[in-house]
Amino acid sequence: MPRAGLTPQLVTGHALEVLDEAGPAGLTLKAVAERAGVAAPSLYKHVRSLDDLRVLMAIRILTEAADRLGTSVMGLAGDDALRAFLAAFRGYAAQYPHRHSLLESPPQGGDRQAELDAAAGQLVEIAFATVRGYGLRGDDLVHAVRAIRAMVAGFVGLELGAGYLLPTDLDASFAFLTDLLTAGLAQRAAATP
Amino acid sequence: MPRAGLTPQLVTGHALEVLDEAGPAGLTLKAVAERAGVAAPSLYKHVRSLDDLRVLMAIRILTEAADRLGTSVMGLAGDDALRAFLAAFRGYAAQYPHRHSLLESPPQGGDRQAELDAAAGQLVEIAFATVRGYGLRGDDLVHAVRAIRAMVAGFVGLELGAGYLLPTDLDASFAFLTDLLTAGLAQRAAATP
DNA sequence: GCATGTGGCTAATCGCCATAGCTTTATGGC
DNA sequence: GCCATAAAGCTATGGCGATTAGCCACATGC
Repeated sequence: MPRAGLTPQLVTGHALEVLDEAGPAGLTLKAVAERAGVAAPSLYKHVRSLDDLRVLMAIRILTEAADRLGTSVMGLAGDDALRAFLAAFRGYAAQYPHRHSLLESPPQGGDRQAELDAAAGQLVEIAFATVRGYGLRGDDLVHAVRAIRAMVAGFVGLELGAGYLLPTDLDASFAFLTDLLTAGLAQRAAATP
Repeated sequence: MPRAGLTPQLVTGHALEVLDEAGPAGLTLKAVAERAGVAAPSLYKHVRSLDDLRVLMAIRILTEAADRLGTSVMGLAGDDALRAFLAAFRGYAAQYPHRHSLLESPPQGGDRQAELDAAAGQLVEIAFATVRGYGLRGDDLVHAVRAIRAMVAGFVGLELGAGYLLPTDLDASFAFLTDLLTAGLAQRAAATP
């Protein structure tokens, strides 16, 4: 019986594939083990529990999303950067719809809370960078980042969760939301002494 | 052995109490049955499955929230109405933090999809009513409602899910978001021919 | 008083997480 | 090359929760 040569990273990768294909409800240790070519209990040599695996997955997703958003806003400033940020976030969620569920209901990180927070922090840092150009100061900067995250996470959550039932075009609604945000931040910045 | 006299409505009520106290992970048929003073399998006489129960709960939550938001915006117009709507939504979520999880990940309604959509529709109708006063036309009205829902759902989701880690005051961020929304809609309406 | 339908119960199955303890592989020192 | 050891995998097992099957008692209409 040859060895499979698993590592926590590889297990996390297989788990992400299972999540992408079978959704949150289909994310089971048995399914992950099967994909890894191993019996279910063997996974415990690499991962502490199913919840722990979820944390590893969330860290990976956050890091991957941060990389992607980072490159997509790179070289842009002001409204262009913010638009790119929002579009890239929505694009990532559209490509991997099930991953969003893992970000919405954050598994308690336990031992890995610091790592999890750091990964989330990467993403938040990018949001800060895109907003910095507006000239907001102090707490307004934080408020703006929170507003951006709320809007985009909320829109994506409702879009993926079939919360938007009317036939009106979703892209147009997203554009409306984007305009609302860019215009609002610009105006707020203009009113800042 | 006397009868417990359960109905689907009563079971749903007990289930909501369990959810409020134990969270989504603690929502188990056994826990609901215990609270109802009955053995677990007896619940199947009133509810088709755990998922079905979740649908009933979601319908109840949506209806209850719609009632609450409806009365809180009643008699108000324009910015006042919108502010009241947003605050009431956040207030409901703060009072029953775990219920939000049921709205974020909508259980597929199955048989009761129509009922579920109708309950969601009540809430959306109230959002429409609060926005109508801004003088937006056609699709912009839908976009505005979607923007409102995205913002408030996103903010509440991040707030409850510990997505906002910085020490900056959350009430102030919510006020910032509210201002952004009211100002944005007013401006958009002013630009409408 | 009795027939009937319905609410509730116990027993049993199934799937999944998790633990225990054994076996085998790979690797490092000699 | 040979053995000791730690790590990786396996099978067996326990336990819990959802769900189904089949039985029995209560309550209502006659």
